[in-house]
Amino acid sequence: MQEQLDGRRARGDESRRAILAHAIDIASVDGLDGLTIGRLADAAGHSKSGVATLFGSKEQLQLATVTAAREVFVERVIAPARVRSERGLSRVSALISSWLEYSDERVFRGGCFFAAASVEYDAKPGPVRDAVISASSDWEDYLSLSIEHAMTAGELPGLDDARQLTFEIVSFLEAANTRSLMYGSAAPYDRAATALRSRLSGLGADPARVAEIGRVPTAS
Amino acid sequence: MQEQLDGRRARGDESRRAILAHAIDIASVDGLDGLTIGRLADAAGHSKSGVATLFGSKEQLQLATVTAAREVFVERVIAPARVRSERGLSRVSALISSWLEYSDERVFRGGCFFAAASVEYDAKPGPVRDAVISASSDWEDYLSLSIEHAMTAGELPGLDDARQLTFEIVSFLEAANTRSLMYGSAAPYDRAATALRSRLSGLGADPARVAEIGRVPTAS
DNA sequence: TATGAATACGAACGATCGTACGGTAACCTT
DNA sequence: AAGGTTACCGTACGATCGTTCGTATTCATA
Repeated sequence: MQEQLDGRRARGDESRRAILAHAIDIASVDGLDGLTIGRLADAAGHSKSGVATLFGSKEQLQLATVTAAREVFVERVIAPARVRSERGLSRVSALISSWLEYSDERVFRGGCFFAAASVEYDAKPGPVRDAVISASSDWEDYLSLSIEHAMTAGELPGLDDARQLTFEIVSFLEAANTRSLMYGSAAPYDRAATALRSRLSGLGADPARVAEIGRVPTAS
Repeated sequence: MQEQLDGRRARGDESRRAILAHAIDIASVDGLDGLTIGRLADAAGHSKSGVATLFGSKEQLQLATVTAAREVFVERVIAPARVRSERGLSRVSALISSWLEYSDERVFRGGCFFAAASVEYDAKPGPVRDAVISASSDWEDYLSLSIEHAMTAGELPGLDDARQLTFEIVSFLEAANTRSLMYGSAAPYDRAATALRSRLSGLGADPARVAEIGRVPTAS
């Protein structure tokens, strides 16, 4: 916290950033609709009207929250996988492990933000729903593309449809996230890892890559 | 509607039943927390105070809604599978098909009630969460038991852990439900059926039983 | 140095929330 | 036939919702 140089413009952005960090946490537990300007203001140490004017409206706050969550997701899931693995099956494995770690570590109090938001808005039309779908689609597109790279490299000889495998992977990940929260247990992550190792083995994937799945990369 | 015999006691139960039918629909879209006594009263054609006195409190209304949804689930998923199939792999296949049909038919406007409620309450402690978890657990227990029957009958020679397969099945079912709602498409159900047929084939299941999965049993 | 824009606040708006109270009408039990 | 229970409504309560307004303060710009 090196303020005092103040900078009204810069401090506004900083306030938004800090408030949105709380917003993601609250929304991951109570949903984007359960997210309330008053409670958010209390949590962030601002006045209710201050938060309201910073974001304009509740819907704009929700949209900003989705965008902020998206950035955290990229930072905690996509970026690490890109850093520590190359294109192909290795990266697919890394993405899966990063996702499991991201959920298990409770980066957000209520688990994966998008797993919650997708289900909350899957039947509620509007701009918020569109934003949630857009973010989810981008993630799945990236995962599909990574799978396709593995396919063209001949690392998944038994697979002919990257989208099908993508569906199966995200099914396991999100189910593990929800069940871990429901039962307060990390066991569902093992279920997901087991299922995915078995599936990839059946597709003829390199056993070394398969064995990496679900293993925590660092001891932190 | 054969009223007129009235019966104050019986009519109260009938009112509760009718109101709960609306409650499940609303909750499947807006969540059990988004379910509001005022809106529910309007939807059911009652007064707000009438609904409030019939259920006592919002929490009791939520609990009654979970119970009502549970009954519909049994009626639409469990019961048909028990009628048209015998214990063992045949019933497992029937349960999967029934579930897919139940979701696809939009028995509730917002898709599977429990898929929505589980995610909504996975991080929110309280009696409602306990009821949702209890219902979900019972469904998974029943599915696990059915798988165990298939195992002891030698119909799944490649499987050694019924709970693992249960996790995988419900992962696909719920993911298909959410994605179908998100994209307004039935294609995710095909994804789930494809994944499950492939998985069961890999376990050495009878191809005839495997082929039944995802096939609509009647032309209705 | 004057002007516009933005942060942040307190206060208040109408609307809706869950809940409580009182009253009327109808059924059920005794 | 009387008394008790239940259904259902209208009304009202305090709390909270999202939003708006006025105002003080500070930065950026002309």
